[in-house]
Amino acid sequence: MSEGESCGCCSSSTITPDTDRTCYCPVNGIIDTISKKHALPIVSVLGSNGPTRYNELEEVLGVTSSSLLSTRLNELMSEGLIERQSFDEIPPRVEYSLTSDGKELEERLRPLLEWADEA
Amino acid sequence: MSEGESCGCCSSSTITPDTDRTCYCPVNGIIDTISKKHALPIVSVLGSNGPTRYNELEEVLGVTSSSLLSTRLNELMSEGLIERQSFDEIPPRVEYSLTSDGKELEERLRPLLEWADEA
DNA sequence: CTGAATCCTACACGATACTG
DNA sequence: CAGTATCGTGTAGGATTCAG
Repeated sequence: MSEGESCGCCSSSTITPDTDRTCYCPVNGIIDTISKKHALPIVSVLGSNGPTRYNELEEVLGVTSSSLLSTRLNELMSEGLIERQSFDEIPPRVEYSLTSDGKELEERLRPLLEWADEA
Repeated sequence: MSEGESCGCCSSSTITPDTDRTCYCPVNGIIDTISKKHALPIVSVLGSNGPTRYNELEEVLGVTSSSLLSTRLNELMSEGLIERQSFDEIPPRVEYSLTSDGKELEERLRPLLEWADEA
């Protein structure tokens, strides 16, 4: 789903043109991001557990394919939602954590998680 | 993504087994649902506009393929998030609206939408 | 341990055409 | 108006292998 295009919800003049409805276009970007596999759990885990290592994420999330986690982490980083810190140790250690944007997202996601848990 | 399977996040005993973390499995179902194209906008529009006809949804959402909207509506109905009411008129009229579950979802989605709008 | 590269498969989506 | 049926395509995801 490309994000730059006109979405029809803000350009539509046919339906209730005088009521100012919200435009849902910006949401699609976020949804696109967090709807990818493991993305939401990553954000949630980092939010509740703090900085977490690659390997820990693999286990906690039950990641099947390692490459998928790698891809997802890179995507979330370029979205500016998480950040990566690597330590010069042997064996190597890398920790991922939420950026302030990521935290903001995690907070606004929480009502959803709680509701999903009940239901 | 199937929903019944063990997800690794609740069965994992390797990582911090004594801290009671939230299980994110239930969320995947919701996310799966609303991440499909037009699903979130449908819920939002029905939430803010009330009962809406098929044709209106097509226009407001800028639906390209009619069959896609049809599919999505059916999915949301079997999820119990929206409901369909058809009127015996000529021409035929059908209105979709949120169920109480759908309204609950829409409310918990709102913080996300607002944040997405700002960013 | 922390990844990246490759290949393959399944499925969501788009386009088109057709029906009550 | 309110859909369904069918088919082609792009891409996310899974499995596997290899590397710093």
